[in-house]
Amino acid sequence: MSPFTYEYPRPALTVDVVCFTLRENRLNVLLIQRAEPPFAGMWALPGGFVQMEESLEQAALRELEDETGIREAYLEQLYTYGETNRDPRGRVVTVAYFALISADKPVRIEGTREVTRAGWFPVDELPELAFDHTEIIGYALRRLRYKLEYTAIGFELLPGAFTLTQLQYTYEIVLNEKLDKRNFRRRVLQAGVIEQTPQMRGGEGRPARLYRYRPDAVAEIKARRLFP
Amino acid sequence: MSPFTYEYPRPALTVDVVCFTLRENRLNVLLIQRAEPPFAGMWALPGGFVQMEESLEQAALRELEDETGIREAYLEQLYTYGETNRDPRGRVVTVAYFALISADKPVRIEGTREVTRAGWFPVDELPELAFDHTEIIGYALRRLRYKLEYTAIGFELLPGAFTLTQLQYTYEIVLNEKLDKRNFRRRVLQAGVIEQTPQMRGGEGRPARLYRYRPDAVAEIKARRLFP
DNA sequence: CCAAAAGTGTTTGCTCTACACCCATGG
DNA sequence: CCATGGGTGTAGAGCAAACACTTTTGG
Repeated sequence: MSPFTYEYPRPALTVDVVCFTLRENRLNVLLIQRAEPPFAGMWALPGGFVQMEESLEQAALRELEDETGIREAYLEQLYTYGETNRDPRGRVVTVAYFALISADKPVRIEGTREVTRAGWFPVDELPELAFDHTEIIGYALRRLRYKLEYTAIGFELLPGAFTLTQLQYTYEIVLNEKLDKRNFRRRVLQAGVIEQTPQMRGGEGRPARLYRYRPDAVAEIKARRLFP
Repeated sequence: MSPFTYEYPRPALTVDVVCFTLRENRLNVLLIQRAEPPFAGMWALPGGFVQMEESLEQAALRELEDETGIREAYLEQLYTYGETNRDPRGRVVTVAYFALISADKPVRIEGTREVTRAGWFPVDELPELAFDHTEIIGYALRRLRYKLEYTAIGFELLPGAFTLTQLQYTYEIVLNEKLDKRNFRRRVLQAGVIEQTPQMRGGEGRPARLYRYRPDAVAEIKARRLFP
């Protein structure tokens, strides 16, 4: 008999989104405060149940939009958490995504029916979180740092046009490490993932050239091989 | 109201396992032939529904054991496929795993109630597959090759003790590329992921030193960074 | 003219790669 | 003693890392 007649119980399926952005020179994660049990009043990742007519990615984008109003974001599947005891209500499997949103996009943060409020938290000052969400964020952060080192993903945290100094700051903030200015510039330009725009950005000091990400660029750097 | 009262329909949840091994100097994938619709008679990845009382990894191991009798395998979560139309029966989300089993483990391959028969297929001679399983295998293969280049995962395809030449062959088969003997040996020994055993392996020609994987070894090689 | 940030090359050391011959055993 | 596979080192090229001063603008 087919298992599609609902004769067997199924795990519930949710998506959770680890949404990173830069705020005030720090890497931040979006959290919501739960209005209902379990863990009512605690902070948690935005997320919710996957509907029957939407793909996992659509579900993640929907949840993200519900919380922030943002429709455009870099989104990548992270990992699927399926321990049997991770939700006190019963068996819930969650597909975790991580999202990067650029610093210039205005983010609407407001409470909804199920959510008391939402807010940004620096990744090194997280509150206690519901479920296994601390673990999920930890993994998302490792993955972000790792990817940043060998792909061009860092641009996703910046506005469409940015200076090389801004870009370098972004890398320094996320990697939590100082980088050499000349080497950084040489490398990022040689990699061919960004291109000049005609604009310059004024302000104090000498005006800076604005660059943008080349959507056609190959984003991946070949890893150093263990074996020749 | 809680979604745990079955008032909302849920996607079904399955696991599928892409199981690699070496056979006759080729990289092979384990496939089963489906006995029941949909896709009756077609080849597919071993897999099945996640039970309520088992984790995802336990489900993958159970499916693998059902098909091969093997209980010990390197197992890693690959990706979760959740397009709404990927299964003609309805909404089925599958968590794909990839597994590596060592060449010396005897594998029992036999039909069961739901499976006409099972068999190994070289990765470059796959039959037409059910569902989106061709895509899943393609992704698993890319991931395997990629990981092989910067981690020590290749040992999982070999017996517990192996010669350096065997190890090099493994890499050459999976990567589909010839490697330099001296460089290979120097690198793999410098990496510190394997250690000598006291044993030698006889046969034709000069006896070869047997090595084993060091379980405490750090398996990952730092990727070449895009930015300094 | 001063402050502030942008922009620019070279040298040194290390790592990767290419490459060919001798060794130990079994038959 | 011969066939078979095991084992070893070095030289050259390319890449990565460290490092300090000049330029342009606004006030």
